[in-house]
Amino acid sequence: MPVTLRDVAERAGVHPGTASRALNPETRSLVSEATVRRVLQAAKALDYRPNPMARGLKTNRTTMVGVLVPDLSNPLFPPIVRGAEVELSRAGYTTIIADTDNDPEREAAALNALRARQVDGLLVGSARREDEAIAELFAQGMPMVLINRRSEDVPLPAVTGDDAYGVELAVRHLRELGHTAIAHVAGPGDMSTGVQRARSFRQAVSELGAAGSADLVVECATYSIEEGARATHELLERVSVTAIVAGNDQIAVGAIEALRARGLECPRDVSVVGFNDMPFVDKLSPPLTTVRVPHADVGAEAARLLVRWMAEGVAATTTTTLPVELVVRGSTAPLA
Amino acid sequence: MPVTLRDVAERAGVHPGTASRALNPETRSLVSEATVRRVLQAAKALDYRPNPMARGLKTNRTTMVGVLVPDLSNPLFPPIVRGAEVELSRAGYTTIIADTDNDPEREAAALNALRARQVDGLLVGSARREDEAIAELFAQGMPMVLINRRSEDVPLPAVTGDDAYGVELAVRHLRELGHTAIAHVAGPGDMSTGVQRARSFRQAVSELGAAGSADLVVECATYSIEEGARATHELLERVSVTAIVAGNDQIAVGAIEALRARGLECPRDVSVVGFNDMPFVDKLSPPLTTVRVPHADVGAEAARLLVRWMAEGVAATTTTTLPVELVVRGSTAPLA
DNA sequence: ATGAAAGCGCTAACAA
DNA sequence: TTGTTAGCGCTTTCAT
Repeated sequence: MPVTLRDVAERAGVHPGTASRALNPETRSLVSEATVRRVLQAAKALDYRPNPMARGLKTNRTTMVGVLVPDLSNPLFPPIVRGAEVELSRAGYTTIIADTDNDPEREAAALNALRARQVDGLLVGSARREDEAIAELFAQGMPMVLINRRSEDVPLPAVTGDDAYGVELAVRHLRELGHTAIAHVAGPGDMSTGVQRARSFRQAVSELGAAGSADLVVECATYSIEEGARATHELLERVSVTAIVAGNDQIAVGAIEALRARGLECPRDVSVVGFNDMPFVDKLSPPLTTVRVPHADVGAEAARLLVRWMAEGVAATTTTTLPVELVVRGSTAPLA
Repeated sequence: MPVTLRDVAERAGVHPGTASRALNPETRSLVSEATVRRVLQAAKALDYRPNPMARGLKTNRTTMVGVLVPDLSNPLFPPIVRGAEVELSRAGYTTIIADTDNDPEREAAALNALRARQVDGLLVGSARREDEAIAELFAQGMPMVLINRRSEDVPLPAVTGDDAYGVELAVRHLRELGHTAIAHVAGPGDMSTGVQRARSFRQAVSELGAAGSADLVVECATYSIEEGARATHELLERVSVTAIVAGNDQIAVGAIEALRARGLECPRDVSVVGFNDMPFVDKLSPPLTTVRVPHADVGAEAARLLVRWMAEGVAATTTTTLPVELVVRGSTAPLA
């Protein structure tokens, strides 16, 4: 039998209502100091743990938040989740992670499950660019923050790395190495990061004076090694380049494989820059030059915004962008 | 205002109690077919979602299970978690993941949080070999299954890959390549996998007729690249070998780095076998020969055992071992 | 400053 | 087969 509030109250010689007030920091001031002490002591003596379900039933809050990720196995997400979780648990929230497997149906199911669980808020890393289900929940007033994604039309608050600046860093780096024929093997067009980075690429390339024709951008259907390789082959059928900015690290790895398959070597013949700085990309050969995104910070910041919203009713509205940096390794070299 | 059972009952023209019985598959047989239909229809029309807290408060069950992992960023765990989650959600349970960060204190905190949340069961991937907190919860009757770990003294049910057979496969493979001077850079002695694999290594080596002196085993303090490198250096100060069986893939990567730092090349001078077949180890140079563990299956099987325990009261007792296979890649070669 | 009492939404014994 | 009732553990008005 677990210890209930009644037990604590009894031991402290007070009414359960009083014990409740004494235990809750918010209402503690309503109780005399001496009583608070007695109640707290009784609670500790009995190792009392409030029953969150009973509390939730009464207050209509669960202190649980759902975190939607498209694929936990993508090394991108564990740090984000971790960063968020630390911040959330600090604020007294429990994190429920749902892996949507990049599948809209599974996402819908997960969303339903979280809704049924009455989560107080949502951290969403799985949203495609247009996501009805998410938009609807948002419209219904569910506190939520997008992570590593942004929304186009709906004004969903979001926290992401600075994609535009990251791409600019990459292009600038390649320009400084003497490259002018720079291509972009872009991420999927239905994800905000894919679109954003492609857009930034075009802009950077035109500003920095490299050849930036439309021919030099190919799009991957997914963020995967296979798609990176396929798209790179497609690119190289058409044009020849000396440098590639990849939509992310997986695509970069695929690009390097495709190059190799065509008898080209990285970085001797073609330089490649990735995005994200995933674990292990420094162990590849060549070690990958890439843009490092502070993923844990992204998760943490998103969590903070969400907590502010849930606890203080301050709805986040803007997109927060965190600084990124270029990590130069072995996959980029001066133009021969 | 959310739709409650009362609303459904009202619309169906029945008493809430009846509606409850009609909605619950377990008790549905107590209700006339016509009534069931009406209630179900009303529920659908109103988009009724039962309030899990109210239900839980009554039934003392939450249909939530906690999953303790030592480090979500370790690519080992996402597949396990995923496999478990699929199986758990199929059985109607919600998964709460807690990352303990390899820190006993954090583990204790996480365990407390999960206990406070009244989870119905626990999947534990974080247990060190001796874990008081876990053992105590187990003794109190909390349904739990260890994943990827086993317990020594306490008879905790566990699901793991077949470490012994995996190590044997590795050693056999190296023997067939002609190696006799085979070392083991072992995982930590306070983790069951570290101990188990080391034990199996000694046995395999003696059975298969390789030089298996105690000198040929070094231990890492953690499963990390750095420790793998450090321990390998320590090993090579003492002896020279032509093959290394690593405690896991990270250690293998560290070993290869250490070899390189000493002017030795893998696999030309020393062959290296990893363990786990983490993502990306096939992209390293050389691509890593390693033992593939069916992580998703480990998670799924553990979840099934746990569900049986929670739902049917059938406590799992034994350790379940899942088959592993050797994946031969480029880091092993015939003895020159 | 504390006690009394009601009720959050649901289930389960009991009655009919 | 269905309705009635009580109550899970907690918070929160309303009294006192």
